[in-house]
Amino acid sequence: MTPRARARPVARHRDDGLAARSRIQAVALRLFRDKGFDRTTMRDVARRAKVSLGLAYHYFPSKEAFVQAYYVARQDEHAAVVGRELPGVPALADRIRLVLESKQALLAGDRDLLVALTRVLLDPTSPLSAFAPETRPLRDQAVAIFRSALDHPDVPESLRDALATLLWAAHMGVMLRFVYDESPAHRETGRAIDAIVETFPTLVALLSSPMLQPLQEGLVERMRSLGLVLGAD
Amino acid sequence: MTPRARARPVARHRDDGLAARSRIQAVALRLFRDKGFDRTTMRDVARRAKVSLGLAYHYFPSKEAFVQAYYVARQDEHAAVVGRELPGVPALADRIRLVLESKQALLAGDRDLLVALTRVLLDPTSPLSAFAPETRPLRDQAVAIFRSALDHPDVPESLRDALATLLWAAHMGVMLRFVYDESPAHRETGRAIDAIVETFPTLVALLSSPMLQPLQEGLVERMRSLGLVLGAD
DNA sequence: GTCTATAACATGATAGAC
DNA sequence: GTCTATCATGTTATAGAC
Repeated sequence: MTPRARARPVARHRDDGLAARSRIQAVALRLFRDKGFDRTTMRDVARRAKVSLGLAYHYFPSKEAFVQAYYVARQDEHAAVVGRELPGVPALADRIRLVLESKQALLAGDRDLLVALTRVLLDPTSPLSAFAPETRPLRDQAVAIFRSALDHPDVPESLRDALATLLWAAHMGVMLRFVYDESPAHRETGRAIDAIVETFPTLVALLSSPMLQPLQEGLVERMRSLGLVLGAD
Repeated sequence: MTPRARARPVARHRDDGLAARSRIQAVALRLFRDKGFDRTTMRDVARRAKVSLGLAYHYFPSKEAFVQAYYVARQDEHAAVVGRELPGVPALADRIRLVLESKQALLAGDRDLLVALTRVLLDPTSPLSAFAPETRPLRDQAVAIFRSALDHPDVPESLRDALATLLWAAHMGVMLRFVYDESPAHRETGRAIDAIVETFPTLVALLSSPMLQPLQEGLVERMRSLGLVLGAD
């Protein structure tokens, strides 16, 4: 009997919903990092977050939902960083480097998690796949981030969309390389970024040169089909 | 519990090992085609092949092992077809088309299976991944097949290795496109092949042109890194 | 709407007997 | 080589407390 009349509904659950939800998420991410995605069970997560298995599933309807949440958060961070730092960078190559390296920096600490992410992103049967119609908005946001690096006088406007898609595709290649990169300090991934940073301005110059004008249309068209291929629309 | 289980003396071996093994494999492939990879369970396979679950696992230690077996068989077929037909094709573009389209023709009937294959091929944690050290011989064989299409006077010998790797990478892109291709008669996949067939000779011409000689070394170097990226060695 | 507790299910995978 | 348990885990379901 509560002596105080009508005291609030007592005993209450340990936390309100948001706290539980974010605790579950934090525990999951930590366990994925510590033990790897596969070796972490939903039962582990629930136990360590001190919630029931049912509640964990209530907030994250599948193990992959954790990965998806992580992915979205990182891309938002990437957009913020790029939006903040890009205006201070004049040279095209540096802009491309910034956009690639900042993304890499955001992910570098979570390689194990990225492995799980890759699996989801490349699974054609998953609605969370990088090429699935359901993830189109995310893909568009990503391409827009890369396009902002190409907002530069050296890049003809007519080429920007096509090149942005190409740059996004190159960045997917970097992520793939990273996932396999066993070299110290991710040296090989850094090399892949270097290669892109060096190649892109050359490509832009080639495409802009009057000498190659006859080829330009064809190449742009081919990059457009690359966009269609990867955009899977 | 099956009532006749205790009936004793081990029912003798119904067949010799090979017959059971190939029966299991055949049943698995048929079920994958009929119901899709995910909806086919090992228990289905075992039941339809009239063997125990344990025996199915004895021969195919995981579901993915079926996919691996399929992949190896198809690549051998591809090597055979290309080896047989390529000598009669003089034009470079036609050679490239042959090698791409023959591969596609081999896979076209098994798109559902290819989806499962893609998942294995792109899973960084799988030793069966397309980029894993364990599958290096397979990858080398694949690159060699594509290299044979580039055995042609138009292609400078110094470029052939790099371009073979690039062509192989492009072919991986075609497979990825195919997996997502919902268009009638796989039209979009055909277009991707067309784009590659048109682009490659142009690229070769560009790389060979004396005007671009200063760029050539850099581009070859970048293609080499692409090879390293994808070869993951 | 937040949370617990517990059971149950389907299925991929393994162990060990014969 | 072959089988019969048995396990581990993702996932669903139920019944209820506050």
